[in-house]
Amino acid sequence: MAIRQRAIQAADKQERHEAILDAAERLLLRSPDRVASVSEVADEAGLAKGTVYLYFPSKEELLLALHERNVQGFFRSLFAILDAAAPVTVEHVLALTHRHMVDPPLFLPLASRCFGLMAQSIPPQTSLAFKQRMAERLERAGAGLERHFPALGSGQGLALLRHSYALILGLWQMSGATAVCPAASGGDARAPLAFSYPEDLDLALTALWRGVVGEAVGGASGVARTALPAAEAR
Amino acid sequence: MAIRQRAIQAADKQERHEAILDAAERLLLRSPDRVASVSEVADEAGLAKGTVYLYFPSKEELLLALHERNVQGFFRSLFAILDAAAPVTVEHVLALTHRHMVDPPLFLPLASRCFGLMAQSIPPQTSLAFKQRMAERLERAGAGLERHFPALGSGQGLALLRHSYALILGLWQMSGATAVCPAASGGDARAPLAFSYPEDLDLALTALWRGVVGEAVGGASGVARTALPAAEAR
Amino acid sequence: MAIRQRAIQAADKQERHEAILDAAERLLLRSPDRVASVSEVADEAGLAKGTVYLYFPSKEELLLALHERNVQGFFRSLFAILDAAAPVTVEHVLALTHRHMVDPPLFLPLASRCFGLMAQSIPPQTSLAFKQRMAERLERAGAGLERHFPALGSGQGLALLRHSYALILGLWQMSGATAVCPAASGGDARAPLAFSYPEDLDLALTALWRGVVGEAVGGASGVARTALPAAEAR
Amino acid sequence: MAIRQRAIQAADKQERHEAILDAAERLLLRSPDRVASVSEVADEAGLAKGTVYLYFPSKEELLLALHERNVQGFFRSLFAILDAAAPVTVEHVLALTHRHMVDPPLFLPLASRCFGLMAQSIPPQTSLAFKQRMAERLERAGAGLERHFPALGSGQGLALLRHSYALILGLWQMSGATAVCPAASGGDARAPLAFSYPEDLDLALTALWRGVVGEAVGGASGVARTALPAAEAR
DNA sequence: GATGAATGAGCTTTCATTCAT
DNA sequence: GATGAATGAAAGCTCATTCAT
Repeated sequence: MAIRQRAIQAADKQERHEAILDAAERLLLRSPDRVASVSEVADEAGLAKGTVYLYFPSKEELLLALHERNVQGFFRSLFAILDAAAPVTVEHVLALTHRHMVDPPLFLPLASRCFGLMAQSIPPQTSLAFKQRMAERLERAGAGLERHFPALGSGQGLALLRHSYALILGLWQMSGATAVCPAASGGDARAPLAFSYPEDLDLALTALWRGVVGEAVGGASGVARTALPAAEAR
Repeated sequence: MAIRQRAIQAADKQERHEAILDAAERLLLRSPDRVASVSEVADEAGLAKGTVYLYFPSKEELLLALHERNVQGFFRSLFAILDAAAPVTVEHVLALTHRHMVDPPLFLPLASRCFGLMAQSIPPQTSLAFKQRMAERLERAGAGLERHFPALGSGQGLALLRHSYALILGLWQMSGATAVCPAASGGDARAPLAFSYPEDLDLALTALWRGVVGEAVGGASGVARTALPAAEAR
Repeated sequence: MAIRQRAIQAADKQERHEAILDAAERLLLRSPDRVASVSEVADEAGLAKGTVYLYFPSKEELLLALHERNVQGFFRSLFAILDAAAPVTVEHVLALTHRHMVDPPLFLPLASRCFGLMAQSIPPQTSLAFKQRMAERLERAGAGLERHFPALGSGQGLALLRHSYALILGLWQMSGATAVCPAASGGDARAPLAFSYPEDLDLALTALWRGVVGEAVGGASGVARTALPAAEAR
Repeated sequence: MAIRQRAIQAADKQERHEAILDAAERLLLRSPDRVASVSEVADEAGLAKGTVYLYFPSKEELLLALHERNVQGFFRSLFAILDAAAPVTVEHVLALTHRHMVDPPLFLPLASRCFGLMAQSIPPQTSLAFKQRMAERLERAGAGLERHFPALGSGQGLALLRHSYALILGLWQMSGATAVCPAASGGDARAPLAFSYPEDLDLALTALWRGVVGEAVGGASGVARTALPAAEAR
């Protein structure tokens, strides 16, 4: 279709790789509750179906790659502030969380799906490699956290990150599952269980961190709005 | 095929309803990562495919019903101790959590799938009804919690339950996603990120509750082993 | 459900027979383009599904019986005027055609379906019997026609009826197939081929009869509105 | 399965399109009273099921396409004689009718089914397009008829075609419905109402045309055997 | 490298009919 | 006679993936 140049240079390949991820991302954004078919992704990228398979071994791994790109964005920002000299507060971390995970409409649905994928369609080889890269990031971040929060004992930084992420993910799923059904007609269709995900998440994370880090953790309201230290220029 | 009696009385019908859920449960237990087809469920229950559709409008709703049965089991136990006079401790709640959610191999995978279902295949009508029943249970349990833990303000019991469940669910997904790949050959296939879900969950929940309820919450280790009050005879 | 009395007397049975046909007719009228399921017919008749099968050996034969009831209505009227002394004109016959076949919304769709049925789902035994009854009616009517229209030679009355019916049926199918698609949006959705079935049918029948009976046949317009002879009081 | 060449050129695609229609035709011919499943059609064409769906959006539209191919064959021949200079007689038209519609065993059953399809399973879009193509053919043929038969007024050519087709179709259905049941055992299974479709059709069409075109129309017997003008070489 | 034609496994749901009660 | 619970055959369509060109 689009007779782009062949990607011969490694840089060109990388570019096409990204272009496919971009296309998938656009599609996912456009209709969040269905997974686009490979055909659609190819079309959206202006490529043929077969070409997508030159860059990704399977549809699932494409999704996983997209997710990892999102994750990487978060960690890049996190490392930026953790590696800098300026002190890091809980508020800073929460702000990053919101910016990279909560606010973008794609991160959490995709993360959610990927956890399902791992157990099913991803070959163990690939799965393991992905996990190892995640492990490295988490350990590095956990260590950074422990540097900035002396209250954290060895290994507690990692655990705190893990628990925080679990909360972010689990609460998002519950919020999705308990959100108002738009189609539900009738007058009393007041959503049962309705709660606002972003606000409630702050409450939960704050409680969790307070339990671990101690009283230093501030009140929930406005947490996400805290300005970040200069290091996190992005 | 199976020439069982016809279920004519309402009680018989209820029984058959349960039998189908039992069959689905057995199948799910047997191969946790695939969803059995309706055909298989029917076979397993000794019924014809069409008969299953006499009792459940769709495969998805069968799954949801199975999940709700599990949930109900948990709440029944929870209400038993909350409604009794004896004081309830965090340990009691954690013990229930383990008994109903963590230890049975079906609860969490099914819960996870059901959150996905809600957004997709379940008709809004049904979805809403399910959520309403859940909301009632949660509110009742939240109120009970507030009675037993005076530190909890109004509405905090509900929020604590919500956050706990998010943690249970989210952490389970991460653990699943990070579990050792059994098929991964090679000697050093030591799982990266490996952590033991049940123990880590206790750590996380304890931290969360400590942050909300206060210091009363005990140390993590051994939490799940605490004996329950007599009310929870079951 | 409706615990009507058991139908023990033959008259009761006949009545229930009719009641089922009535129910089917109502359903067909209500949604002309789908065939109601046996279950629906039973419900509509206030009976259980199994009961319908006490009165009709199969769904198809139920449909056929309904059709035959319609046909019988037409022939009863036709015989009434043919057997009477008063002279019969083409207009009279056309008027009957409209009253019994064209105007009632059920006759033609049902007839159409029944012709399909005969070749498929109706046991030959039944099919033959139905055809024999039809043959008798047609022969009797054909003979009557020949009495009233001396221009018709022996056997031509029967043929004329046959051809007329073919025209009625075939033209109706074409009209259905060429009717305006209501859902077709856009401005120029002017139906291609559109023609008004009742008017066009009159034109066609008139041409046919003129070809056989001779010039006596009048103009098409207003044909169907001709008053009938007294014999057809009904 | 069948490792035929891939159809890359448009011409190859067209050919494969035809091949699928051929397969469907063969199947229909082989067992006239059932509709072959898509699976069977694919097998018969030496293709995979999915491949059929590459060429036809649905089973119903495949059937419709097959019908239209038949129809086109008839009109091609009709146009050939109408557009030629040589005078056209009714006999010529009847001969074409027999050759394309009556004699081939597929045309009429398929036509019959397609009229049913239009109202049901074909999307309005497609349905409308089909009707428009039919309308164009009919109008062109009607105009041609009026050129050759001066007795026909404006629009009467079209109407005559319509009525003729209705007769062809309707009479065929009746004949099918009244044909001898081969399976009907017993000695006196002489079909009631039996009449020979081809002969009776000629009678009917002749009568109809005589009614419209006038006395020029010849006797029925032997009509179909008339030699065609040279233009209709085909 | 790129294309897109071909593959074919996979699964839900409906509903006419039967027959135990 | 009446009921309605149980049966099970039947088939359409999608879409991830492959591979000939």
